[in-house]
Amino acid sequence: MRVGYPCLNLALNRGTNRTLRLASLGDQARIRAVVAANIANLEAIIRFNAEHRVRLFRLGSSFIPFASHEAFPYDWRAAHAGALRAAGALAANSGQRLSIHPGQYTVPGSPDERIRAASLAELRYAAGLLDLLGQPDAPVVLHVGGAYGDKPAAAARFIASLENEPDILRHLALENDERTWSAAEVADIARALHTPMIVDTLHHRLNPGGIPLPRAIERALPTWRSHRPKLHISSQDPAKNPGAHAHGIDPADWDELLAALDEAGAPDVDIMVESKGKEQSLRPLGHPTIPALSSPTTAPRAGAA
DNA sequence: AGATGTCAAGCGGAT
DNA sequence: ATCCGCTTGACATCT
Repeated sequence: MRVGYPCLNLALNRGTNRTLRLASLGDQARIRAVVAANIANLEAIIRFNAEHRVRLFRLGSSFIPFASHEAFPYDWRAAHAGALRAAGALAANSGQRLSIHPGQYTVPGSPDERIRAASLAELRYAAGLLDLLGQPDAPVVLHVGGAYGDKPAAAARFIASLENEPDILRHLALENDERTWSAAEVADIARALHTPMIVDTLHHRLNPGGIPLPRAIERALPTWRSHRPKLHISSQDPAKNPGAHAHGIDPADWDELLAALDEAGAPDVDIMVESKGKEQSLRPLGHPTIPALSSPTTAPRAGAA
């Protein structure tokens, strides 16, 4: 069992989501400085993860801010290839598997051609970033997105948009969501695209599509073929709306997932732990050496490093 | 230095 | 008809 966390490390007070405003895109030096900070923070986080035997980490979706935007002013692949290869080598040396999760605006199944084109551009950026990092096993995690009142038509558009995009498909992994596309529905789309799917336990609880968690996992596992399967776990914040992530992982939720994996015949997989507490949530999940925050209430803002 | 309003984008559901 | 929440906080401006 390998675990990891997304986007930022609270103990280090470093993140990978530094960005800037669209209005600032004209300042190339500033963009390069933001990207350099994200790469430097990633390297620090990879070193932390290596020290504490953490094997998964998700990059922030704005790792290279506006990389897929038509106004982006330079060739980011050429400009950052060297630094990205170095950071990727660091991850590879400690066996870390990276990933990235484009946002909710990425909708390849949209009926609007412009939205489809922007979505493909965003996915090419995400996949290309992982390629430059030298991470052939790294997923670009994506929800199916809108259904527009006609799920079969939306699914067909989604598949048609992506089926001839090998550079994207080498990294793409589809995830069930909390209200529209259930795990079983996502598994059907994933099979059509020969791409893997990620079961998210909290989304599945809110949108189970009529099947229990072990059955959902059984449907997802074969989609990974030669790749190591990956799942998401998170716990509900009891004080917030359904779907909001809690600070940590409820032990009952963890036990439920382990039991479901055992029942589905896949005891050893990769689990991305999505919580407000980031790496702190891994301490009770087999990573006791992760240092606690000295004072959460007085800690400086993440990303300030 | 700290607080606050805003930030590229799409969708579904709530008010 | 309008707002909210999400990938997820971080930027930018004002005090």
